Amino acid sequence: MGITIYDIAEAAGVSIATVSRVFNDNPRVSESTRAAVMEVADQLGYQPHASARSLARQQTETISAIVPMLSNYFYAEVLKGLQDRMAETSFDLLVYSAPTLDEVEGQLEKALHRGRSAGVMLFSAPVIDGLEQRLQQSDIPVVLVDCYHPAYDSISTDNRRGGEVAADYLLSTGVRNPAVLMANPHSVPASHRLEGFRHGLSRQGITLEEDHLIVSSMGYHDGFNEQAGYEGMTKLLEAGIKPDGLFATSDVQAIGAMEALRHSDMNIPEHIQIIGFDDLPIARYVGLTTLRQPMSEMGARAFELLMERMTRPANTVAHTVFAPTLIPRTTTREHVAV
Amino acid sequence: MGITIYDIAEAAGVSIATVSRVFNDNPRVSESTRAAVMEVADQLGYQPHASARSLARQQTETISAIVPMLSNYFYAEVLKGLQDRMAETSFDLLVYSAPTLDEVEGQLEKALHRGRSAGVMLFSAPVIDGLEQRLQQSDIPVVLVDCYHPAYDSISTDNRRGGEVAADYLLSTGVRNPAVLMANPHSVPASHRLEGFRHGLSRQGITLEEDHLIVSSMGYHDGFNEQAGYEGMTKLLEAGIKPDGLFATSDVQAIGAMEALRHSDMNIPEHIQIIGFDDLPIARYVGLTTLRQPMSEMGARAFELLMERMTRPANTVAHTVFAPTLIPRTTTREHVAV
DNA sequence: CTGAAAGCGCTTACAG
DNA sequence: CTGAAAGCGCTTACAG
Repeated sequence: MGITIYDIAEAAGVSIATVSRVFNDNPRVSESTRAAVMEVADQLGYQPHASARSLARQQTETISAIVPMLSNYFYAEVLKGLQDRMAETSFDLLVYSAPTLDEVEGQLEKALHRGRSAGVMLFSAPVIDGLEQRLQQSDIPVVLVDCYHPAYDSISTDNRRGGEVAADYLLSTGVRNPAVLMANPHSVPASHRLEGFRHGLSRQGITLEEDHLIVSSMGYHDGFNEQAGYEGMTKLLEAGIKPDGLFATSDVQAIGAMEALRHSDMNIPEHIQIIGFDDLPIARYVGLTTLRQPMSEMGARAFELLMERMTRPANTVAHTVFAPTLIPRTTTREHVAV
Repeated sequence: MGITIYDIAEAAGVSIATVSRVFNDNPRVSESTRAAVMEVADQLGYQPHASARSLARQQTETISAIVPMLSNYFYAEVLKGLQDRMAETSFDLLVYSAPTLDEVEGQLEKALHRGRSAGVMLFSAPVIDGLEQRLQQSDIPVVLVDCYHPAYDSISTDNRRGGEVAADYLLSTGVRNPAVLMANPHSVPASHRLEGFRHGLSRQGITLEEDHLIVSSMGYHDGFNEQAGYEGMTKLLEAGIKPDGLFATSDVQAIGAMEALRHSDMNIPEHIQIIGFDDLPIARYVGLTTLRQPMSEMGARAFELLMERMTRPANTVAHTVFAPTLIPRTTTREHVAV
């Protein structure tokens, strides 16, 4: 079926070694034979067989990304940055998704499968013992995105800091009785955001009331969606709770909450001010104040880290942490001078 | 480094052929030797080498998807459906992105690379001559998603029909002077939506004014974003044009337009009614009336079509067309009884 | 049920 | 600069 190196060799009157050299840009080939080989190859439409090549070379040119789910726009944005950066290389991207924590191990297993990928990017997954062991025994390079473990390169946003900034900002615009919509209890980023928020509050002597915290108690990556935000806000409203500020652990949750508020007698930002997290493109168009994560930049950097690790496995482990930046828009009021 | 079939064979005291048979669920292996082999394999943590296996078998278990860009949420949703369906199989997904038409050929080339994928899904790309030839000469199965060509299986939404329904609905709610925000002139789906809309209008004796059509004249898949919608609507407003209805060729464009209107003296839906296309999850939370495409279902079906084509290459080419369904929300008024 | 051997399509020392 | 040959790690007729 496919035409092979043997066909080219025969047609060009050289050995297969020479054909191989031509296709590997080996300098030890004369210009004339190189040209001859290329001519024949072009004519016959030859392409080296991907598997044969990686088998012989003992290495692949594909990397794997394991994300909770593609339909979460945060990942879509990060992957976009990753792909843009990858497009300049000859690497291919395998994408696995693991919507629940239980599935992470299985997907990781696929990605780590011997001979499958040259490197793996694991997104937003707490590196628990089982995973850690698995990663350790396969010695393929790994970079963690949106999560952290001391033993692996990682790239993330300073979620605690983001929470603090959210608290500081809300407080500065007059909020005194805030509520929080937290994605889900198993999400490390969400937990850190909450933690930072609480800390920011406490520094100014404010505490988050017990019943003002709504946690979407779903799987490991659920809760990061509009519906969770909508339901969370509705729950608050139905309990007769009327906070004057709201911190949502993601933009989509904030947007869901905004819709719930539309059906209430509370106006944004007069009665309640809202701040999200991520700064998805959509945030700008709904006027949502938020903490920006440099999503596509994170994807691009993740790829670079992985490449670096692939070429220099002995490098010291490095953790890249981006500072989230506050993007004030119309769901919060103007900063109130003290 | 990696442990191979030879190691297992030796440790289990059998030949490599037997080990291979065990891992391929070949029934011609006695239960006892199967157990013995598995025991050793588990102990040593053996995994068949991916490339070696596909080379020997002359087939891969990976499929490729070529999408314009991951950060377009329509694709994120379709890919989610695809992945969910794929998760039940042993196939892996390679994702390529081609933001401009020029890049499609290159990415297709990668996906079609000999030995790389068992099947390819091409998204939203007009299958022009160059592509068609390329597809033809590689005989790997292809399914087209969100686009059409008589020679290949395809799955899409009836975009013309969607445009018609949009027109009918807007007209029925009282619109008489509509405008359209079209993504970009090279997009086949966008063109069809516009065409259908015009047709729907004309059936009731209404025509789309020349200057009421704003086309985002960017690359092949630009224009499907909030910014284009925002700019388009702004352009309309600045030209002093005040339509009483707006059809945007995607939800995100509609959302951008809504933001532009917020800065104007026109209210939604009192002064201007809006209808989008796609029904992204977010649409519900901004109250956007839209035409729903069954996105994840499209992804799932695309995978099934591809599998079918892979197993029965001689099957007749089939085109699956979903009917878009109208989802009325608050950016349009109640249907006016005739 | 099991093994020896050829083959999948490359790459890469080793000679020359 | 070029070729013969071994090797990458499997699968799969072919014998037995």
